[in-house]
Order: sequence, then C-alpha cells, then structure tokens
Amino acid sequence: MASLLEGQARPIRLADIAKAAGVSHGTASNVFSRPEIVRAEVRERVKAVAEQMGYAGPDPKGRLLRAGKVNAIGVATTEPLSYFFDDPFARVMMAGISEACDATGAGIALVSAANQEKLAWNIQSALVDGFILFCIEGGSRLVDLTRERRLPFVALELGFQDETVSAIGVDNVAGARLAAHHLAELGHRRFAVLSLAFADNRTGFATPEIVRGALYTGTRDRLAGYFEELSRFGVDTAKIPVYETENEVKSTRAGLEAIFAEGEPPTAILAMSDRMALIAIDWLKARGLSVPGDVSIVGFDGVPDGALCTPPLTTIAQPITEIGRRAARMILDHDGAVRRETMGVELIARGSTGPARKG
Amino acid sequence: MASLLEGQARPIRLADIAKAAGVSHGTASNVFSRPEIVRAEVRERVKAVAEQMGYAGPDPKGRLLRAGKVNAIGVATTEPLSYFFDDPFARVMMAGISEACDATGAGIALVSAANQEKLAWNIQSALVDGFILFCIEGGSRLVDLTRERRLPFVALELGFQDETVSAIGVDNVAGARLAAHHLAELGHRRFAVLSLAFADNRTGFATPEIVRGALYTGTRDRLAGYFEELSRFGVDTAKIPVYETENEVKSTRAGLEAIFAEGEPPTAILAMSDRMALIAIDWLKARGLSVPGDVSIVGFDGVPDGALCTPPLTTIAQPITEIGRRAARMILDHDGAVRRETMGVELIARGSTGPARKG
DNA sequence: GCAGAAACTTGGATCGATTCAAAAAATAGA
DNA sequence: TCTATTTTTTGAATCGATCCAAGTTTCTGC
Repeated sequence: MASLLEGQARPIRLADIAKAAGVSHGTASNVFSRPEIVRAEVRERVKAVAEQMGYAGPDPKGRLLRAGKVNAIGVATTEPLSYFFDDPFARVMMAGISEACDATGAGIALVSAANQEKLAWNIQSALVDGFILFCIEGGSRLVDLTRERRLPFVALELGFQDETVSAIGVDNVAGARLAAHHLAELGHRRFAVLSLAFADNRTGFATPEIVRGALYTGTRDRLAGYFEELSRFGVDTAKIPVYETENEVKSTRAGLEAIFAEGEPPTAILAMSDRMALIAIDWLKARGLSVPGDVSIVGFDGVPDGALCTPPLTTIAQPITEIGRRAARMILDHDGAVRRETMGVELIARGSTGPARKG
Repeated sequence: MASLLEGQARPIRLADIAKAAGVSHGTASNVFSRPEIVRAEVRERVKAVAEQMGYAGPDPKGRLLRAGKVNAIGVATTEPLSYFFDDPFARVMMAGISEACDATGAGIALVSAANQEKLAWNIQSALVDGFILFCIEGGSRLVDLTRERRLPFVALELGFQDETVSAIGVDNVAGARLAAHHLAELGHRRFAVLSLAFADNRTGFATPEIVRGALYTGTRDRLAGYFEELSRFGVDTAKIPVYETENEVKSTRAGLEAIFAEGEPPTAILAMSDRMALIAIDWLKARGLSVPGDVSIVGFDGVPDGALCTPPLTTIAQPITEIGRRAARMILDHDGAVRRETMGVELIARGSTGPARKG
C-alpha cells in the first residue's frame, strides 16, 4: 500500500533532501554539483539522506533552466526520422556529427515529424543549443522555421543562395564538371541526367524554365557543371534529357523508364546522387543492359555503398564525414558569425564507367 | 553598433513582451500557447510587440520545467554514438523506434560518450522521458546507471536475468536450435561457433567455465540452443570450438584464423550475429573457400545486408523493427509496470548454407 | 439600467535546480 | 583570550515559462 502511494507521489526534490538533512538548498546543491566545497561530514550525511529517500539526483530540467545550455545539438530534416538510419549519405554525415559530439560529450537530438505542423512544433520545442539542417526537400521551409528559434544553425548542402545563413557544402559546379569530363573523355556523347529536385514536389523531365527558376541552387549548379563541361566536348546539351526525381526508388525508376523510352538511349548517365546511381545500376542490370558495357554511370556523393556494389560505382566523392564534423563544430563553438564553407570534391573512378561503345 | 549590443544582450523573455505590450505574463503566455482564449485585439497587439522586439517564442526550457515532460526518448549505448548509424542491427532497430516516435511526435535523443565517466554524466543529464538501452558490451553498467535516473527504461536484447528490469528480446534458445537443426539436416557434423561476448572485454576460445559464468545470458542461451540441437544429431558438442568475439571485424577474423588453424576445419559455422557471419563470408572467400560449397554459414539477427551479399545469408531473423517499435511504445505509454517480452524468430534459408561435402 | 452570464485578464504560486553575496563557524596566530 | 583569516553554510534571487483562482470587463436579455 505504502509503495503504491509512493509510486503516485511526486518525485523527491533537492529541497526535500535539504530539509530532511537539515541543510540549506545551497549546500544540498553543492553536495551534488561541487562536492569538494562541502565539509566531508555534511556531504556524507546529505548523501545518506538522499540515498535513503530514493533521490534520483538533481533533475536536469531544473539545472537546464538555470544553466541555459542544453549541451545537445539538434539535427533536423523534413524527412521522417528513419531517414537518418536509412539513407547512406545521411548516415555517413551523422557519423561525422557523432564524432564531433562524442569528443565534447554533447548529445544529439533528432528532430523531424510526420507532418509539417508537428515539424514546426518540434523545432520550436526542441531542447538543443543549435541545429544542423538536412536541407533536402522542403529545405527552405526548414530554414525559415529554424530561423525563428534564433538559435545558431547550419544548413547542410547549401541549397540556397541566402547568404545570411551559415552553410557547408561542396563545389557543385566543379564536381559536376569532373563527372562530365570523365565520361566525355571516355568517348561518350549521348547523355542523360538523373537530377535532384529543382523545387519541392516535382518529378519529371525538367525544362529550361524549371532549371532557371530553381529553388535549389545546388541542383542547378550541378547541372550547369555537367553542361558546361560537355559543351566543351561539342555535345549539344539542349538535347540531354534531365529527369528530376525525389532521390528514391520509385521516381528514379520512372525517370529511367522515361529516358530509355526515347529514341536514342544514352550511353552514359550522370546521376546527381549515388543513391540514384545505385538504383540505376540495378534497373539497368535487371533490363539486361551491361554496366559499363552498354551504359556508364557516374554518381555523386561518395557513399560507402558505392564501393561495394557490382560494378563498383564511379562517383564524385564529397568529404561527407568531414562536413558533418565541421557542421557540429560550428554549432558547438558558435561565435555568432555566419560562415559559409565550400569543400572540395574528387572523382573516384571505379567500375561503373568505361569507354563508349563504338558506333 | 546597436545590433552589436543587441547580439550580446540577454534574450528577450516572455515577461519583457508582456511588459512592453502592457499585459500580464499570464495573458502573454496565453497568446502563444492558447491564443483562442485571448481577445483578438490583445492577441494581435502582443504578437506585434513580440515580432518587433524579435522574440523567439516561448523558450522550451521554461515550458519544460513547468510541464515536466520532455516528449523525447533517450536511446543509450556504451558504444560510440556512430554505432547507431554504422551497425546494421542498430539501424533497423532505430528505424522501428523512429516509426513509433514519428507517430506520436516524440523526439529521439542519442546518448553515449567517449568514456565511462562522461557516459554516466550524459545519462544523468539527458533530457528525456525514458530510455531504451542497447545492451551490448557493458550492458550491466548501463542498466545500473540508468536505474539511478528513476525514469522508465527498457533493455533491448535481454542480456540479463534481472527480472526487475523491463526488457524485450527474442527466444534465443529456439532461434539457435533452428539454426543448428538446419545445418545438421543438411548433413553437417563438424561445427564452429562465432560467439558474442559472455562477459565484458573478452575474446578468444570460450571454455565451459566461461560459458557457465556468463554475464550475458543471451549469449549463453544461444550456445545452449546450438548444443542442445546438435546433440540430438549425435554431434559431440564438447569438441566444437566456440570463439568469443567483439562482434566486429578484427576479433572475428582472429576467431576464424584460430578456428581454421586447428586440425579438422569445420564444414559449418554458427554465427551469433549476421555481422560476424558477413565478415566470415568475406574472410572465407578471400581464403579461396567456397560458401556454401566448402563451408556453410548461418547468421543471427536478420539484417537487410544479409539478403544483399553474395551468397545471400541464411539466418535466424528477429523481428527487429517490431522490437524497436514496441520498446518505444513501452516508454511512451509507460504505466509503471515491468514488462518482459519475448518475440519469436524464424529461419530464413538463403544461399550461404548447403549440403555438407561428402567424406 | 441592471442582474447575471460569459469572456477575458491578472498576478501570485510553481516547476527544480544553481549562484553568489553575506553570515557563521572553524582555524590560526599573537 | 582575542583578532585575523580561512573555510563552510545560508537564504534570497534567478532562470523562463505555465497554471489557476480570483478579479474585471463585456455582453445578454428583460
């Protein structure tokens, strides 16, 4: 009976311990947070009382309010929470963030939600010292929402041109040129592009107007890089089909269907993510096309999975882990300044690209 | 200049807004948390003042203290934080947890630390309503640490017999028997076991004493299941080498070296995790041994990677996602009761097992 | 014009700790 | 023994909100 009531009773507070031990709040607090400044005898007495009353130790809720700092960084996305554990790019990025957090003892709070309304609420009420934003679809909304919290934040993949937000990304134009150059040098002249989104909630072939009106400048830059470089090899870029996907299986396959339904199939595919490239390899193999015999593919990102598939994926590798580390450090060591960092990329030539078939 | 000072000034509180708008704290609070009970005119005035003063909205720190509930669940492990994104088993589990959290709008806080001291602190100070514990190495310490917080918690992989802690796990004995039965029926008679830890910080061949003194009863149960079933086929289990690893590459390879260094190599390997099984397949292939031609392997867990490797892995599948979902629900709907759930497992026969070579 | 009901606002109490200036106690030195 | 110094302890103030009983204003209907 007593224990039943105890279960219902409100938890023991530091003040209860202080009273029971006959010391002030201040002293009781010191016993837990700065034991060395309390006389040993008193310290032991208070600890004994706490033990005996079943005190769980100072409640972080109270401490937090006083201290002001949570010692945790929030990582937010508009995708469902499971994105952090499913998506290979996100996973490597999280590993980098984890590393920086582990080193300083900071925690990580994952923020997301099933719907937009809840997302707003979750961002407003997340107990964190700052945010790292995965700006995939809906990135601009995410930035707006986060800005309102007036906490430090960093956008990953500088999708926007907004110079007032801190961001870390890669040189998209240079990376794309590397990819295009590699294929063009192998003799390819007929290309198709599997593109990331230019704006939210769109899939399908992208027209020049769509490209010009791109919300996501990262996507636009990659395409510009591809086209720039291919032009130098005399390729008519106006004829290259550019299919915008949601970077997942369904729309990517739809894109491949559409691309290969046209008259002259491409001999080379430029994919703006490894994920799409990997899906494409599967799709092509299932269709009886050889990679790189019939079609060469270059991805973008440099996720570990790319090295393991058959054939291993040629890709433009970003320093993903390093980006994650830096993003976390930016929040952890925040000094109020807006920083925008651009990291380099490199071509990793593996088995998914080969010389263009003659004819 | 002004903006510089503003930057340094302490942030605007609800009380500041209230004063500036000429209303009480109570009303100002209502404007944000229950706007419908405030007269439109007042509401707009307060909002305008807030906007103009650059108020970030009610600070969750203050709200939290009052509300008492964080609306987030902590997931803790003694491994580094990156474990959550690297380990395939953890990832699937996290997907299940994510699902349950997404559905209720709860957040996830990842808790870990580089060293034991920090881990203790991080658990003590995590802002969560409860914990899910990944009890790998050092699981008992983790449970002890968490118990002190006096928050609801669930241990995953009921490694311990402690009946006072809520836990979710699988029927290890039944699973192990399934695996052993499958191999024995294929005609195998010479076995080796790649084992999980029986106690912390040990690797190497496990003696019967070590097994008897197992801290992790899950490991012990799996071994017991293997042996029980094999005995029924007339196998002398005393001769089966059991190598305890840390469930990662290095110690698993060391185990394989040791096992195959002995006189009569096994024709079948029972691995207590898919991770070890996958490492073993690589190792065997690199050694020029065919799987399942020369050696058959059965894993344990049923992670997705197992289906994708070559040959695809035969394994004992746990309902990992479902375990994750249930664990999260247990915390979210906590009612004070201690629950221990045991989930079923099933054999998924794929390409890594085949008939024993004759002779 | 007024009682009574409904809508809104107020201000103090509370959540659970930490902090710090000042008071008290213990110790040292003469 | 008494003052000076050092070590401990105290208790009020603070962090930033929400809650709620009580008070005030506005609206209805007669």
